[in-house]
Amino acid sequence: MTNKNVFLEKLCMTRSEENYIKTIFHLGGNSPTLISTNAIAEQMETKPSSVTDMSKKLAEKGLVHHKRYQGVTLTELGVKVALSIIRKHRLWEVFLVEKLNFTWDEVHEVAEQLEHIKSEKLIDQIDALLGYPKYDPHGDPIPSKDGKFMEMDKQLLSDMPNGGLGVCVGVKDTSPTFLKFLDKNQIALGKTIQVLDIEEFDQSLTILVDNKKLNISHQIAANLYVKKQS
Amino acid sequence: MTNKNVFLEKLCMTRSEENYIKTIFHLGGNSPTLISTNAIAEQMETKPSSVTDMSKKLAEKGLVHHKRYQGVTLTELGVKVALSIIRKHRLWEVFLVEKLNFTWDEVHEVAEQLEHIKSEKLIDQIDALLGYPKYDPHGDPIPSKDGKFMEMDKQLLSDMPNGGLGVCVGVKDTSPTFLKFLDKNQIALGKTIQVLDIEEFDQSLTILVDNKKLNISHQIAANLYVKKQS
DNA sequence: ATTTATTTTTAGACAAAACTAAAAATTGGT
DNA sequence: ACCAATTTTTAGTTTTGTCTAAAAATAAAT
Repeated sequence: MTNKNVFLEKLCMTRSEENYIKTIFHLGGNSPTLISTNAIAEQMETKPSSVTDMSKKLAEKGLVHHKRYQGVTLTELGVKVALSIIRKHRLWEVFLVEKLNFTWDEVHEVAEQLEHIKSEKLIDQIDALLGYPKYDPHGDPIPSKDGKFMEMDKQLLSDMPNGGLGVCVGVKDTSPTFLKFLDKNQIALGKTIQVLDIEEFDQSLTILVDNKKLNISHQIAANLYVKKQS
Repeated sequence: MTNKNVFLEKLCMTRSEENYIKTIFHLGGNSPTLISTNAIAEQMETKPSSVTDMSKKLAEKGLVHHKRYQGVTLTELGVKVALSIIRKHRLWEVFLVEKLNFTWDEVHEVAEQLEHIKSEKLIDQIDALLGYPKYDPHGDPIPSKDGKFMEMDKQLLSDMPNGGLGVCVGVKDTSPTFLKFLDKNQIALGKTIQVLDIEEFDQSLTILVDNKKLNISHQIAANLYVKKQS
């Protein structure tokens, strides 16, 4: 029950190391498929040579498997580290939205900083304060302390049938421009959305939110996740 | 009313620079008296040569006045920066105690990390969530956004007269050993303390806390701040 | 006032994390 | 199987923040 995760503290990860691990995970480093040096460099907006340097360092620490000229995958330990960072990131995002009135588009930048704070008690207490949430404001699952998490049974609004009813649970695109558009149109987490009409010509939708009719393009609908209600 | 403090973001302070500024402030760098290189080095557990290097860097940034072979004082800008860091540190301490069940001796280490998070909205919202507190859990005043703060009208328990009644508002010594002693004896912020007896021989005190009698040494009493009630 | 002790600064080196430019390995096309 | 294009790595620099050891300035003491 104590679940101390002492190993994480002993690792003494630097901020930079943590960011690499996180990026590798997001690029699919969990599976046995090797992640290319170039892909990591592009994602992190850095140079491939820097990635090689860091890959060696992380391999020495036992966080990644590194095959020269091939790429990297995360070790079991690397996955644990990645999940613990993602857990922190997503819990902080919930905290910012639920307790501090942050909007969708404001949370990411601050959570990127907060995810590196080293205190097990801190994040556990934040978890408790929030009532042990399972999903973050973008609908992504929050890993538990022992690294388990469940994908939500969600679907894209663009995949809903005409007349379908759903609750907004997240977004696919997390860019500020998209998130600001949603805020401006009163589309937020937990809002009920009904599809009133689907235009045959361009797949644009007429939806009902807060008892107001709204027209949105297919591109918008293809980036909004809903949980089917009916 | 907006009070943007844009200058703080433009400064692009590193963690290390912020820690130097904070230390200089705590050593009295606010007043015109020069703070010696050695004093800063000792406080930060680093070498004097490192302090010299950083002093030059901070002087170039306009944060300190640096007189060779004499020491440093903070500029007006340096004081502003120091107060903004201290404001963040103390607000986070209140947050940890009030909202996350941290004890006195646990808050410092985590607040040392959180004070470096860069987001004006974050700290302003934390401030609001806490109801704009004026003092931190150690009884130290929290600077307002524009850098003003008020010392509390507090006194050491050892300076109270026999029979005096006070409310615990802070501590002088903030070492974990002392703070753990207080926790163990149910002495906490907001507790009412009455002096029942002062031993002439060694100035040890008999006090009343939670309707329980307790004997404490003069050294303990000389590190506990109370606000006089009667 | 001159020597001694202390404090502070310089100079040179190192580690982390990044970069550039050149070399090496891999991949793909024919 | 070979050549060209791409990807990855190596080698050598840079910046930030630190260190050690030596030199310079200040302070103290007789």
